[in-house]
This record gives sequence, structure tokens and C-alpha cells, in this order.
Amino acid sequence: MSSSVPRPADPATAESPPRQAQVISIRDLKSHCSSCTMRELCLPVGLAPDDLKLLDTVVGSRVRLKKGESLYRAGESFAALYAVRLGTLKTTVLAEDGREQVAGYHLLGDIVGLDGLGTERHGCEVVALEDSEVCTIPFENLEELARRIPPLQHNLHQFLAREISRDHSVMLLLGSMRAEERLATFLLNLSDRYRRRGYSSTEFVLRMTREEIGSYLGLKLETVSRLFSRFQDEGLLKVSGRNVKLTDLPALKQIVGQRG
Amino acid sequence: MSSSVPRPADPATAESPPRQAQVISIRDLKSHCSSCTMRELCLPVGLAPDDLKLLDTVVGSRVRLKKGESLYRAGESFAALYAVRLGTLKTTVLAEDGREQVAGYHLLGDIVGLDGLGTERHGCEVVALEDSEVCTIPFENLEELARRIPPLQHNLHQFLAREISRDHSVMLLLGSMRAEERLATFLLNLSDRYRRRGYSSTEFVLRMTREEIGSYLGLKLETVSRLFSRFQDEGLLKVSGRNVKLTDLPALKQIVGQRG
DNA sequence: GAGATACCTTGATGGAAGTCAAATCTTACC
DNA sequence: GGTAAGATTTGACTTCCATCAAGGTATCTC
Repeated sequence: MSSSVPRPADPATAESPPRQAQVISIRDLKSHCSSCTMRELCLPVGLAPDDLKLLDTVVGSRVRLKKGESLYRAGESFAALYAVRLGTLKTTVLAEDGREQVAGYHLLGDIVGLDGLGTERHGCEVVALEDSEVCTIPFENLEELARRIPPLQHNLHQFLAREISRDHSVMLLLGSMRAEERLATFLLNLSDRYRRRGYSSTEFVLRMTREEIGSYLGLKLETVSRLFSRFQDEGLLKVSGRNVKLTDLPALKQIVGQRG
Repeated sequence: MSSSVPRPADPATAESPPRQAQVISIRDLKSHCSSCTMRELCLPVGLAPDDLKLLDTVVGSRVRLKKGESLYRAGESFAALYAVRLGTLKTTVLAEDGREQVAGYHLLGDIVGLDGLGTERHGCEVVALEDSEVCTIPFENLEELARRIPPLQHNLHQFLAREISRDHSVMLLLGSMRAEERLATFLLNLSDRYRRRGYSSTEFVLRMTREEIGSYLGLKLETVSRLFSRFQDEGLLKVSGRNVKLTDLPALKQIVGQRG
């Protein structure tokens, strides 16, 4: 157990490579929901054009993260939500006793940063799994705007509630599924999310390690690795390192729905 | 095992026992947050007296539930949140394949009904574990009021976010704890919640079966039963059916924090 | 209050996933 | 581009919890 924590420390030789979240404050780079290709997957869903423009005024600077960098850490004070514009991130929950677990993976269009709203202080850490970029949405501004735009208010509430439903699904997975069902569910979930973003639903690159997958699924990395091998032997998929090709979606679905 | 259980059981012989939620619409029985003893644990926390009065106008009828009755079922359309005024309830998540799992237990002051907000349709079932009573809070009214009372809006958001944090803790429990740690965590959590409500933190009656506890903790009922016996043998608690007396809180806490 | 039903306890046994270990492959970094 | 660190695979063995089973206790119903 060396450092499982991605230390912000790195040599920093010639030019200063950012080891901390780099804020882009140049006006030209300011995010605009009204022109964002992700708006149909993000908070603005279904908003009227005029309301969208108002939302533009609320969304703050973009933040770039290099692979391994954290957007925020446990203990930091909560101030904003973040919409993923590019890349992949993970949320890690940290218990007092040092135990930690991946609580979720975030693709573009997803919103992160909710943990912390409850206590004004983040209880999780969010880390980029590849070079990523997020839009900052200062929460006070969002609340203020939500008071003026009922549909936005409702979107926000629905978003929070869907997060809860999603967590319930994970609890069901962790509490009642066998290892193979868990991994199949995980892969099908990723598949579906890529599909809805216009990417291939059958061929993609895993941005997380076997250990991170295991952490999310309540399994050990060896178990995850063995399952990938077994699924491949059974013709369900082809795997080569982080590259995955799902070759039999129906069979994967059948694994999930096996026992009631 | 003498039954010293103070059953809430009341005969209810003569009048027809309702098996569906009974709505009390008599005006005199209307709930009033401003005079409710639970307001410091519930949504109104910290609201100004005038705002509390406004909240009174939003809270609708009370609903009485007999043990075993459901407040709502999966598939029903979502319209309101419910504040527990009396009794204990459980939320059960239902998967498409018939699998189900207890997602939470609710004591007085707790708010239930969030599932369904995301999709406008409930994805869970809420059932009374003993005779209970809840206040109905029509969600549209609450949203409307939240737009006018920023502190209430913020309370609502915090409440939703805390629900998410709570779920993260359960995910951590299900994903990384051993059986004994799970049960100890469960008992300590109950203990703490009773304490904050002014009840004994060391002696209480479990309102759920071993199977329901197991469902919540991702364990089988036999395992839960064996653990109770073992904890008793080890002097951590005394158990007789549903009556529990925690006799060594520090030791229970130590079980939880064992490995990092 | 008797019988039926649901709930709880305890034992014996098996299996799924964890642990430990070592070899191979990949990636990151000077 | 070479080397070190990290990630992945696979095997052998162990452990914890599930499963099956049976008897006991509490609770509900008529």
C-alpha cells in the first residue's frame, strides 16, 4: 500500500504543468449552456430559450483537470456543482476509519458535487480518470435562479431525486447480486450511457482500473479480472486491457435478470 | 424469552379495520408544523416563525397507517412528500426482475417519498412497521413555497443532499463491511437516531424482522440471528426477540472501525 | 384459548468470493 | 528508449456467509 492517493506533487520541470485544477477564466472560454451539445443530457433539459440564456449567466468558469487530478477533496467547503463537459471522473466516498469506495463514475453531461450540499462541506473526493473539463455552477446562483425559473427548480429537484434512485439501484446491486451479475450490470449501464451520448454502446474504453471497478461493485480486483476472462471465454465480450467489446448484449442482460 | 415487549397492538375489534391508508381530513386534525414537537428534526429546521406559519398552509392532511399497510406502492404517481409524525416505516426498492430490498427505515421526523420525484412515479414501496401517522406535503405546493422562502428552499436541498450522503454510507457498508460490522453499524445508527429524538439510545424495540434487517444489510436472516446471539455471548448487548439493550457501545463502535 | 402462521434460533454443509503469491503486461517518466 | 512503477492475469488455498434443515417461540385469527 504505497500512495493510493494521487498526490498533487509532481516534479514540474520546464513549463508549470498544472497539478491542481486549472481554472480558465478567459471570457471567450466561458461556458454557454445555450450552445452546449450536452444540454439535453444536463440540467437545462427542456428549458425555454430565454431561460437558457439566464442559465448562461449563472454558469461560471470552466475547470480543466489532468488525469489523476482532483476537482475537490473531502473536507473542502461546498460552493458549486460541476457539469462534466469532457472526460470521465469518479466520486470516492471516504469513511472516518479510512475506508474508501468509488460511489460513481461520471461521463460528459453528468453533474457532480452534490455531496457536501447537505453539510456545506464535501464528504467525497472527485478525481479525473482522464484529462477532463467541467463547468462550474455556483450553487447560490443556481438556487437564486431556480427561485425565478420554476422549470429549472423542478429540473434541479428531479436531478437530485434521480441521484437518489440511482443510489438505490447500486444498493440493490451491492446487497443482492452475485459478482457476475454486478459486473454485467456495470457494463450494461456504461453501454447505455455511451449510447445515449452518441457513442458506440458495444465498444468502448474503460477509464478505470480493475481495482476501481471492484471498489464500485464491492468486489476485489482479482474477482473482476477473473470475471472478465470468464465472460470472454463464454463469448459475451472481448476484452484486452481496458478495451471492451460487448459481443452478446442479450446474454449479458440475461445474467443480470437471473434470479428474483 | 418472556415477552416484555410493549406492543403497540390495540384490539380495534368493533370498527372496521382499514387495510388501506386512512386519510384524516377533519380540519381540527390538520397538522401544524409551528406546534409540532418534531419541527427541529424535520424540514422546518431553523425557519422564522412567520415562514413556519406559511409552511402550515402547505402541509396537507394527515394519514394514518396500521401496521403492514403501505403509504404508497411502486408505480403510483408521485405527488407529495410525507413527514413521519408517529411510528416507524420502511422503504423497499423493487427491481424489474422482482428482486427487492429494504432501502431505509424511517422514524418520526423523517421525510419519505422522494423516490418518484425523479420520474413522477414511485419506484419504491413504503410500508408501516407499526401503527403510524404521517403528514402529507404536496410537492407542488412545497416547490411554490420554496421559491418564496429561500431558507426553506435551502432546507429542501440540504435534505435531498443528505439523503444522498446517507445512501453513500449504506453503499460503503454493503460494499466493504463484513457481516458483524454491518449489524453493529445498523444498531449504532438506530441508537443515535433514538437518542436524538429523546429516547433511550441503549434500549429499544426493533420494529423490523430479522429478515428485514438482513435485507437492508445485504445479509440472510440466519446470519443476522447468529450475529445477535454472538454479540450477546460477547457481552455487547442483550437481545430477546425484538428487544435490544446495548450494553457496550464502545465495543460496538470498535467492531465498526476495525479495518481501514 | 386453541390452532395456525409467521418469526427466530441453531446446526451441518457447501460454494462464492477473498487472500496470498508470482508471472506477465502496460504505462509513465526521466 | 529504457527502466521503474503500476496494472492485470492466473493459480492455490482459505474464509465467510449462504443454504438446507429442523425445532422452538411469538403472534394473529377465529
